[in-house]
Amino acid sequence: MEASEIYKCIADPQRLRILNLLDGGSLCVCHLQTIIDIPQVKASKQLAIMKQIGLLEAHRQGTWMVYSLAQPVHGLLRVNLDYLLQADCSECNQLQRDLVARKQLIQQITQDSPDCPTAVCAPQPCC
Amino acid sequence: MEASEIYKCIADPQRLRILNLLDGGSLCVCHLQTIIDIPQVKASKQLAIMKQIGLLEAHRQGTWMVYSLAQPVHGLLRVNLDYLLQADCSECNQLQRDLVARKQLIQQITQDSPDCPTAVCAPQPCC
DNA sequence: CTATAATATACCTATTTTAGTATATACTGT
DNA sequence: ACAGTATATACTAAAATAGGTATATTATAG
Repeated sequence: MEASEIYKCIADPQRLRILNLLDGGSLCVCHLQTIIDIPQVKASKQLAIMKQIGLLEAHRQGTWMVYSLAQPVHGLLRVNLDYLLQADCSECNQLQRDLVARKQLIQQITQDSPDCPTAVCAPQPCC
Repeated sequence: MEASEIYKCIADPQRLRILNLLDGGSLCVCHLQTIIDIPQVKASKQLAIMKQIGLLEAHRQGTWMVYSLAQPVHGLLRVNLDYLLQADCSECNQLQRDLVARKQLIQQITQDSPDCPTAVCAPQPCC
């Protein structure tokens, strides 16, 4: 994986937000859509781009596609996510807010259906 | 300066090479041209882009324009240059080779005209 | 004032990226 | 087999980026 490919990914704020969110754990497309507030097509395309270059992995769970960061996380991505989360800039703050939103969304999901706790994207009741 | 602006800069291999070279100290356009082997227009444009967003500074010295990294170097850029120099990938190796080429070029310049040692772009004999 | 060197800008074209709409696919429940 | 949900892909128009040629600018040397 070329460094410039990774940079092109994180140069797009939406893609960066997705990567940051997935760094906290797998999420399905609909959750990403919800948190970032983008149309379905856009989310799907961005995910496809990053999966293509090997930054993301996906597996199907029922009708959901669950995306996650390809492991081990590429060092270059690691370094940048870590940096941005401790820095102070508008985009960085957004990343932090996203993690909060992520936590809230998951709490809400697990409350609504206590039977799908760890796997955010367990079948059915979650979305 | 937005993070995404910086990423867009370093997502371009040529711009990344320029930033890496300048991290070693100021250089004038012609030296960058020589080391990276790009046409004058291209060099000038790339430099203009990065100066525009505040990543680079420039001052004139005779007919030369001497470019340098804006100080203090932005943390995000710092982190990435440091990472890439110690990593092992095709683009990273290129950055290392560039630093060698830089050193050689400067040696050659200072040999040809021992009167312009520290300032790589001292007037006249250097280019 | 003229010629020349180094660099910047204008302008045009080709290419790539983005964004949106519509449609297709994959799976689930009935 | 049918309807519905989640996601992906095709297609198209618009916007941004890159690359090249020609020309302009700035400064120096004679």
